[in-house]
Amino acid sequence: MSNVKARLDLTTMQADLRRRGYRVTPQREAILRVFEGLPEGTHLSAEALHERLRENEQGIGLATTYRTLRLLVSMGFLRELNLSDGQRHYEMNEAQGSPHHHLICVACNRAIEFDRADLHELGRAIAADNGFALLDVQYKIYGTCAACQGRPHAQTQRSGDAI
Amino acid sequence: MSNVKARLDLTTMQADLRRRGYRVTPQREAILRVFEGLPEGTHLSAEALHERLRENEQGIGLATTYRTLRLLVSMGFLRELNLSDGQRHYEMNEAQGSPHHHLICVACNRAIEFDRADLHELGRAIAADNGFALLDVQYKIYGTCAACQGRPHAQTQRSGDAI
DNA sequence: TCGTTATTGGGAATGATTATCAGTTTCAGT
DNA sequence: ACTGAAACTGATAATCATTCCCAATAACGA
Repeated sequence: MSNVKARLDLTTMQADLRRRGYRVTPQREAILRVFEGLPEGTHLSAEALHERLRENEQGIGLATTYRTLRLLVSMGFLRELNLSDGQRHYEMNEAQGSPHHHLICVACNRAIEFDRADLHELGRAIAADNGFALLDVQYKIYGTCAACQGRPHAQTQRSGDAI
Repeated sequence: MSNVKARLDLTTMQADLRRRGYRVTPQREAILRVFEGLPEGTHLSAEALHERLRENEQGIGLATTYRTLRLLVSMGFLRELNLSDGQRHYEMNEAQGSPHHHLICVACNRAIEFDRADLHELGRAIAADNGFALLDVQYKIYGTCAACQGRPHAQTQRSGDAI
């Protein structure tokens, strides 16, 4: 079942790679496989992905990890998230379905996910109007969560000076 | 006219700073003044802001520039944008009005701005439902623009290896 | 005015990401 | 299957934005 989908996405990626003149390599396959096996809503940083690859599969160079992430994002297989912690995170791009969106607390950096199919529809329409080939739609709401509003002097917890 | 508004925002900031236990310093005032003087839709990186301050006003330390940007964002005076070029950009946060949103080409990094008041309303509602104090709402559509779709092997121009 | 405490600024340090480049692998054409 | 051209990988060095450190300075309540 979930095996079928995984198999399919891998096949799609291989075809897409070749169509664009890129090559199919075991590293690229391994990375896509890791993301396919991730529970819904889980996202990995490049560093975290590199860790997993070291454990579950034969290791892969860090440079290759970064390069492949960039490539898969540009091809629309992955989406890149900036959850305001100074690091890029990646997850499968359910471009066909309806990607989820985020409500982010800038004080504690916690992110709440939610679904809104209409937001994706709107993005598709606007992209089309402007002649863009759609890759991803992201809707983010930034604020301070209830817990953090209490604390006086609450500020971004990106570490930073204790202002 | 525009002077009145500027004057007002500065006053608001001063009051907000004091209310939260922060101090009003010439550096913080200078930085807010720069953003107030910016044409609609213009955004600055920390480095660019630092440059301007060196020209128009008495210089300000780079560390202070970064610290102040973070502070003003956490207070809701500025909004922080990640336009996928690996750098944070800042602009006035028209939280009261309706902030604009972005359609971004991941190949050439160009960003097209557009307004959608309803997106801001939605954000306000979702934030309220979750007990969040709203700071900003950002809606981003990622894709490849018409011009870049032509180029074969088009890829992110974040510089990066020429894949 | 004074003392407490936040803030500043310069430079070092950090951390994520990218460049370099020699060696390896893919794949189209044979 | 064999081969060569071109893409890819990986280890390491390099870069770049951003943050830390800390001594000197400035804000502001009493």
